[in-house]
Amino acid sequence: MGRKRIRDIRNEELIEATVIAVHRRGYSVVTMAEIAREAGASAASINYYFGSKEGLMEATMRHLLNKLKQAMIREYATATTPRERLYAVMNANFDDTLFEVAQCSLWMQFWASAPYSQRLSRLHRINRHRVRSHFLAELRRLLPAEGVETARQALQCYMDGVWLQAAQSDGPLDPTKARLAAHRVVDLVIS
Amino acid sequence: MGRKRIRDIRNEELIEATVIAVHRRGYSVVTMAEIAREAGASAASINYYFGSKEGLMEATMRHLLNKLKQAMIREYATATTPRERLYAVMNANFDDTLFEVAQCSLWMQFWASAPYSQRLSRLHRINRHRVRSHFLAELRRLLPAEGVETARQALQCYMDGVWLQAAQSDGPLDPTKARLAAHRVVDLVIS
Amino acid sequence: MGRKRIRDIRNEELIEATVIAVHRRGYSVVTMAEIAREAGASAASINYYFGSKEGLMEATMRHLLNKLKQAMIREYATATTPRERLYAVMNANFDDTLFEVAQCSLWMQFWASAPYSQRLSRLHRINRHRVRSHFLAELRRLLPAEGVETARQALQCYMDGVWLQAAQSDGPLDPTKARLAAHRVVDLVIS
Amino acid sequence: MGRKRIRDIRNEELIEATVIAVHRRGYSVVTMAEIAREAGASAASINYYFGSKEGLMEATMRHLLNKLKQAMIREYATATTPRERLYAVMNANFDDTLFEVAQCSLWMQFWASAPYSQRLSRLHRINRHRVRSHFLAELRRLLPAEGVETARQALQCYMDGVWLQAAQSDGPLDPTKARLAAHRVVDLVIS
DNA sequence: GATGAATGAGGTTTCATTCAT
DNA sequence: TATGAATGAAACCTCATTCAT
Repeated sequence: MGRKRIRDIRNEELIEATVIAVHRRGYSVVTMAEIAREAGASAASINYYFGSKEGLMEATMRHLLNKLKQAMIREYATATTPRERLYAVMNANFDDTLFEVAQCSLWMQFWASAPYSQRLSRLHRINRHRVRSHFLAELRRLLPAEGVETARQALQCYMDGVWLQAAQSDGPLDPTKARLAAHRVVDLVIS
Repeated sequence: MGRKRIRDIRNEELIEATVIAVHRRGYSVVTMAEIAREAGASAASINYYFGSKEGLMEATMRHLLNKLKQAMIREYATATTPRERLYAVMNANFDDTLFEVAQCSLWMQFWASAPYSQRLSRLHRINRHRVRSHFLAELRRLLPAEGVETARQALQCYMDGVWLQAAQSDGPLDPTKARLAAHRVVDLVIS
Repeated sequence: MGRKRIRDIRNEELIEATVIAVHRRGYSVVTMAEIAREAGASAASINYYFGSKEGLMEATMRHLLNKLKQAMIREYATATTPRERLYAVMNANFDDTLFEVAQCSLWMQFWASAPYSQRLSRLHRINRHRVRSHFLAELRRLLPAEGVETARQALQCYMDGVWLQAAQSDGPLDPTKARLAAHRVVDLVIS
Repeated sequence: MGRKRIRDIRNEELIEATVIAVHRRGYSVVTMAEIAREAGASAASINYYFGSKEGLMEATMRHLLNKLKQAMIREYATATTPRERLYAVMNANFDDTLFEVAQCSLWMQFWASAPYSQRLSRLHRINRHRVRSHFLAELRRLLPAEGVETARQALQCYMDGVWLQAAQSDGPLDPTKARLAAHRVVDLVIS
């Protein structure tokens, strides 16, 4: 267990350093050495833990996706009506632990890299599919069949677009405001 | 003028090759040599025409932004009501000449690179500002003041989100369908 | 002594793993980790036992040279005439315990590395000298003085050449056949 | 033609530098930078010409093998009897242009590397086969069928063994002496 | 005795860019 | 205008080795 612990701690440290460093310099520009420096480690040790730069990026995205999943579970726990559950999806995506410039930046880099990396592409597909399912499930209960797909696309694209904008932001973000705005968009979409 | 002409022709060829090559390989991965090969030229000649890789990317984005501007002018020419003009913005963004996987892909790479390049960042800001103004101008005539910003963000983020998704698409896109869907989102937003 | 015993056992295991791993991957390509894995140990423990990669290689060669020496002693025990003793040298070199692809392979790598490593170079010189002496001692009794050196070189080079070829072999070797062929070459050389 | 010329000149220069540098440091130890320095070029330019370190080694061996072929043709031109042609093979292998420490050294490294590189292995097989054919063709005219294979192996292994020894030599070699010694071995083998 | 963890050192390779032609 | 030739710079990654446990 002690052994497992060290690995996990180091993993987390390196991943956090990755988020910061990638945000600051851009994924394709940032070097292993920079990330390592950020984590107070050596470039070699990143390879020791993650095998390669791509492996590190994958692990980092997995980490963020996991955070999203946790937020989702948390939010769903108290949502009872379809509308509340739509709110819940938005709340999770714009959760305090996630909706932060550095992470949005990473997310965007992830989107841009996904089509060129099998490993990232897979993660991307899975996540996108999950969000889609959540939206569809609730919208079907609220709207006539022919309106569901338009609404879903409106919501999902909105969400992506917000992240995209957030990644370009100079100052810190306001997750509370983002959630409220998202609620209003939800209201708009389900009339 | 003959000289100017040749230069323009070459520029266009190189830019088209860039769109294709960047789409195929990713901006940060594609090499000058690959782009050159795609254009049937040499890497050295790209530098001759555009000064550097960044210069080429900038020129390419300028080219796409210009196409967008043209489409905008075209669409606005026949739009008379605010709603029609909102449709017009959407129509321009999802114009047949623009809404195509390779170009969406480039657009996404552009977004991802912008924060790390002054030259790209500037282009990005200008374009974003223009679209924002167009939306605001029309929405102000249609909605009460307190609803304008939410609506604008809903629309603009939707638009960005659609491009983002399109960039990940495997098959060819359907611009007509995209425009119709966008109209429906406009309708939704302005009630 | 118990301590000594464990150390010896471990040494032997690691050396055997070295022969296999070097044969499979090549001396300059094989890594400590690969050798360790082959032995079911860790790379760190090899350093514990042999100090360094070069130390391991040296120990391994010492081991093979020792096997050769043993075979020599064994063969000489029953050889009485000069011709028989020449046969004995050949028999020892192509002994069942030595003339095997993996070991020939190692031998060749040893030759190739020797000029660039003091420690290996020393081993190489000593062994070569010993074989040379054995040959000369017997040939002097069989041939006129002016023919001795030619004969010796013919025999010794033949022997080296056979090992070289054996190292390139795909299938298993036939030591019996190799010994017979060598006898015939001896016969040829001493008329 | 001018274009072709520059490439060829550079190729030759780089190959010569390779022979020297590999001899001095060993193939697996020598760096591209060292070879480049020896040639008065940059490491990058070696890759420009040969694609990779392995590509350079292959080209270098091809060059040596070609020299051998030329020597063979030259020697065969004046050889009329079977015995003379056997001499010719030996003369070619120990030709003044080939039998030199640095080249023998390279040859040995080549032998040692061949089993681990498809490209080198192929070259090795082809060369070995050619020499074998030459020997067999002549020996069949001189010896009873059952003695041919032994003789061929004696000669070919002798040749390889001489190169092997030469590679370990400290001082310069004496090709004339080597050829004479080889003739005597030929005489010995064909009685 | 044994090994995960960690790293310094260093090599190959890639690539944008320059320049002579 | 166009491009082979050439290279400096730098990144990723590998690996032998060390050390605390």
